Amino acid sequence: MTKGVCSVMEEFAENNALASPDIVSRLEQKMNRTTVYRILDRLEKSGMIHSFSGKEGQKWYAKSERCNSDQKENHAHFQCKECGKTECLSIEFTIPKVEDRRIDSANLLLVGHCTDCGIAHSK
Amino acid sequence: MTKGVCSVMEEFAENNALASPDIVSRLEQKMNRTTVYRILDRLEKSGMIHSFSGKEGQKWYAKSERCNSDQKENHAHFQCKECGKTECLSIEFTIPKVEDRRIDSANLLLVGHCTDCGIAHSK
DNA sequence: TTTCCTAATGCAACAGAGTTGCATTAACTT
DNA sequence: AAGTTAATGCAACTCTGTTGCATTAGGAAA
Repeated sequence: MTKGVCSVMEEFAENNALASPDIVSRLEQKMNRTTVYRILDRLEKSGMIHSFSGKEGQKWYAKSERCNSDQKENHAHFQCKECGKTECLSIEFTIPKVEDRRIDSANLLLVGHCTDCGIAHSK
Repeated sequence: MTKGVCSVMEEFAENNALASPDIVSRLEQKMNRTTVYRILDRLEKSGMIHSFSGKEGQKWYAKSERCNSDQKENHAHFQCKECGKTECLSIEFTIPKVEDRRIDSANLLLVGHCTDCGIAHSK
């Protein structure tokens, strides 16, 4: 593991997911934007982290529990409308069968309010 | 309905979803990029169309079946890996309950191969 | 019809996210 | 130490979308 890779992985210490621009800005004192993107690509290919789309289409990354990339897309992700906190959920779901199409993977994003932002605030 | 709105709606004649840049480029002879984006916003707010994120996080739009916006987020979307064809599926799913969080909406994107691109091609 | 007001459009400039090409540096092999 | 490959930095660029401001088009009211 190179120094760069370690720096990036450290950012994933807490179990929240991180949006690419976040990671870039957290590390910008330490390393170049381009490098961060390249390391994220490599980490994703190797299965250390996985990515998914947030509610505005931004790319989010989270640490993979298992290095096995088979299951990486079968858990849901959650994003809080208020604070933006985004995380992997432990709920796994079955990829539905669809007539006339072969489904290879599925992304499920749940959007709502986290505990901190309060259930009552929801509209 | 203004002329602009009509032009945009015509693009949705076939039932496929369309990515914003697609719509922009299809209409660029006729109207300005900014205008297209603004019309898409208005149409979405009014419930004529709805949007969702594609597999690369791009914003896709599709005509709403019903003008009722309540149900708009409860059907799944499909995107073909090969040809990029993207569409609304008729399968509706139940938004899962998650402990400690209030879920307001859910996006489910299924990624795979459509009939034209062949089930056999999948890896 | 003419006047007035608001909504819609066009245009240019900007912003954010990510990519590419190329030069430089670091790390690893032999 | 020399050579090779991988990793990094930097600048420029692309793509997607937004903002501010000026202009135009469409109604409503007189």
